[in-house]
Amino acid sequence: MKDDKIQASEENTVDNIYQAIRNQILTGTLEAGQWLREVEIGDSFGVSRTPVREALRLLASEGMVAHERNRGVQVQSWTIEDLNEVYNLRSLLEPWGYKLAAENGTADLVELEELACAMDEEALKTTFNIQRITELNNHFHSSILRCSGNQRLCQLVETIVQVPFVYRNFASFDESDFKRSFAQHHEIVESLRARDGEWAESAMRAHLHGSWKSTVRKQAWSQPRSSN
Amino acid sequence: MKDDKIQASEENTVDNIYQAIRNQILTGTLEAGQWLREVEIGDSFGVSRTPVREALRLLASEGMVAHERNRGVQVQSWTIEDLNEVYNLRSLLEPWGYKLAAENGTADLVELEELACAMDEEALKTTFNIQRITELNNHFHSSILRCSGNQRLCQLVETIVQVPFVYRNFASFDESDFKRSFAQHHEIVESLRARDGEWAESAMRAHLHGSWKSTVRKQAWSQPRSSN
DNA sequence: TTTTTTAATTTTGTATACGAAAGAGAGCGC
DNA sequence: GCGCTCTCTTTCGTATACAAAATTAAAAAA
Repeated sequence: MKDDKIQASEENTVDNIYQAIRNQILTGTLEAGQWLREVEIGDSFGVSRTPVREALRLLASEGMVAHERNRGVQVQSWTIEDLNEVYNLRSLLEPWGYKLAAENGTADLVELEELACAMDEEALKTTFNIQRITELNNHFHSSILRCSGNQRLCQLVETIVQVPFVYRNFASFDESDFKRSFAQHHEIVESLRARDGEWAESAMRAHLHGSWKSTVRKQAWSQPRSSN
Repeated sequence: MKDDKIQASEENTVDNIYQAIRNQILTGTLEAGQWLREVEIGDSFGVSRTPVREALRLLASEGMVAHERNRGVQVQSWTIEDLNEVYNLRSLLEPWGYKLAAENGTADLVELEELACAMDEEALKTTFNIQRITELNNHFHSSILRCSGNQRLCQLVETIVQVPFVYRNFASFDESDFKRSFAQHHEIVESLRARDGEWAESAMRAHLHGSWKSTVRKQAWSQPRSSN
């Protein structure tokens, strides 16, 4: 109903810092275990420690960074157990949301089809832009989830669940993974068009499952990431 | 595994303020729409605005208060749609957690049985202590959820989902609601003892459903709570 | 009286200041 | 050489200071 988008970039220092650090963590610019110094970050944004502290506290509250009193915050490192927890939550929440979205029938099927096709095309290019694919993919999935009508579900998936995925996820994809993944997008659109909740739910669950399998298979989650 | 409880009261000003305000909102001491002034809160805790601001930002991030730039924060008001969203999420997440807990079989059945019986006894007293019942109930349910083995699930339910329930919930209960609710506790313990995931899941879903029904039936959610 | 403009007050947003805790390293004793 | 203590440095936690935005109240104009 409300199209107040993300209330971002509206001259809000804390949110800007929060988003910037969050993206840096998600894209891997900031590595797990790395200490985040308040003055250092403040200098890099041209601000004092005050707004930086508030941004860091937000990141700590959603588990992106770990906070130790009088010692500071460091980028959270994720064990395979952490990722498994998130995957399990995700495969509970998102398919359910897709089921609701299908039953509501409020999805913009034209837009979704376009996004799915855009990803197909992007994958055909010789040097495909993983950044762009990620954006298209995020847009595709968040669009559908919004149609569930449950705003809290959307926020939940955004903050807690989306965290360690998506960005790094595609890194572990090979060509067949992309093919399967993008084909599933079309199947999801079909299920939404048919307003078939069960279908949408299971299609999304399969989609997540495939992504998860290729992640655990390909990525080396053996290193314990000591960081002191 | 870790018994680091809640890391609370360990000389942490921000967390103390955060918890205090949160409880005041949940118990109704702070009413929806009420403005929370930084200096005022700071004075009441004997601290400056700095830690108060950080606590308020945390509350804003989990939706307990609404933050408007240069205007301050006010206690979030909940519409019936909000509560419905939360109920739907809750009846997805918690029963699933109970299913996992049952399958894991790690629950402390003696403790849970004691808690369930303590609630029975409390209900028999002439002047029964709703505060104590709430505590017992919270303890009962969070104990089980911890046995799901998914820490993120626990945190999620604590912050997002538990919010508008529990405290005010019992206010809408009549004697038959309490009877049914407390009987269901025993059924849940039985399902855990049997390590029957399906049973635990459906028992919990029924438990939530009953609680939700009595809430929407008894409570007057008609007033729009204008607050400007 | 009603509306508009303007000044005063309140409250936030951010910067700076200062004390306290934690960590690093030198110096000392064993 | 090894371990201990003490000091120095770094970094955080909180208080205070000041500027900007928003609200309120009052005064002036219609």
